[in-house]
Amino acid sequence: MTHINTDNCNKSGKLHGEGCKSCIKEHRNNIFSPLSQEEIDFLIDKKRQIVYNVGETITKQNTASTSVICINEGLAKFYVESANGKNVIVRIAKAGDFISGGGLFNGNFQHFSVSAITKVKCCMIDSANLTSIFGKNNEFAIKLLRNHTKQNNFLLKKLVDHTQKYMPGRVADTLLYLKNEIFNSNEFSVPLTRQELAEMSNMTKESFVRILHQFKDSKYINTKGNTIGILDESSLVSISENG
Amino acid sequence: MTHINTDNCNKSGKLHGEGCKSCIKEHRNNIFSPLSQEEIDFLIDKKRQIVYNVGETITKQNTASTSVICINEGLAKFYVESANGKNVIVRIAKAGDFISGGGLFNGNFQHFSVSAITKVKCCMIDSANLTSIFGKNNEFAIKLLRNHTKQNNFLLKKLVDHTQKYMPGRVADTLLYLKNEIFNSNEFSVPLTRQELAEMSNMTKESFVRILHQFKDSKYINTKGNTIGILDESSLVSISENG
DNA sequence: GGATAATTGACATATATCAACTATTGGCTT
DNA sequence: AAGCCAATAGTTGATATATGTCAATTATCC
Repeated sequence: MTHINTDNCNKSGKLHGEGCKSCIKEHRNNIFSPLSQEEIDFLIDKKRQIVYNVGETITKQNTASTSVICINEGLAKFYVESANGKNVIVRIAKAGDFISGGGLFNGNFQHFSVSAITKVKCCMIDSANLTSIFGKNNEFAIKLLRNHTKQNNFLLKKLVDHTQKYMPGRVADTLLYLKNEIFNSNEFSVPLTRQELAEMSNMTKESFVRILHQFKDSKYINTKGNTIGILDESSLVSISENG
Repeated sequence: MTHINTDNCNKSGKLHGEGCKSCIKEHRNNIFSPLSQEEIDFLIDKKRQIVYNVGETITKQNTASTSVICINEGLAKFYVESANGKNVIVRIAKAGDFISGGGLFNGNFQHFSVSAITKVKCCMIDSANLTSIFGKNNEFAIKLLRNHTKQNNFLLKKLVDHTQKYMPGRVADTLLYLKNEIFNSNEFSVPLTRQELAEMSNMTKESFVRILHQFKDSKYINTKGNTIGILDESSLVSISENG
């Protein structure tokens, strides 16, 4: 069940465990790095920390939102629900990630959904409070714009990859993404079903399983249940680039 | 040949024809609307107005850029060049459009190319000048962020459309896009080859031609060379939505 | 009038669909 | 805590189909 700290987070970060402490720590290295201590305190005063369990929806496509999400802990899938019922998983959000879609501007709808694939601790920050800082802090607006530009470039690349590459190239992309962007390890246990991995790779689960099997036969990877080990990254990179 | 107003534009907008006058007029309704006259003058002083002829490259993928582009007149294709040599045309840029990729931040590379499909007049604005306004003008930063969010949502939708829809749905999308977003008319002459229309629709030119022919047989559209007339928009909308 | 673009047809293939089967998981009972 | 059952997830094979490729022909444009 969803747990909300109704009395919000405390600046000292002591009242509610590590939630806010880690939140501030995150600020140092990510989108919030340009903020002064005073500005951080202002945002913390207003934000809500929420805990989601596996499977719970954090943001639902086509609903209005007035806040942005900052993930403190755990993994979430960022996906689009298409008209034919098939989902497209665009990326996996992890600690430190900042998710702002329509939520940054009042009255806008979300064009995507986000749901927890592990237990997720995240902060919901009211967008009006966020944008009110822009005027005082030039660097913060630039940092946010930079973040949006990065997302834009990511989506451009994904658009090309998903429309121009054959299936093996897309599976290789997904595996390399999980290794390099999410788990930072050659072996990792993925909290995603084969169906979801297929939705990340723009194919059916059957096709994904088949290609995973081929990669295993070729000794590029090792699989045991949800654990995947990358054995030959350079071959995967080559497959990613050439197909 | 590319024509550069080396002495830049004049605030009065009189020295170089309608270029800058229309530029300022555009400011009123788009991304620059929050700017004061003083801020507009500041940007105009620093910008360069350039004219491109059909086929010329305005921005080239993988090159560094330190300026953003504002289209004053004409149409340009915004596309990504993929590794296998096939292009993906993401959108058509028209008067009033603001194009900022890596160019907004120093040292970043463009992840796309832009080239003129008609004669294009555009302004190149140095990104450092643009970002220097953020601190003074809160609304401007928000407007820019809003623009980026819009682009993001556009790309999310395109990603789903191109990966989930069958070819007829994608051709319908392209035709409706041209009608509603670019030409605002039921009949229009497209300055794009069939190859390029196919690159907008994520398919080969042969497939595009075949489906265009089917639509013509079904009396949904009329075609004569590069002129396309939309006869039955509701049928196209239905095809776009259902496949 | 030659080069380029558009069209049409025959064929090849990447990928989805359908169906059957096996493995795994979570909850309930004892 | 052990074990069993039902539901869900994973796997594999056979087949269907959407779409690309190749080739030939016709139209269009500078």
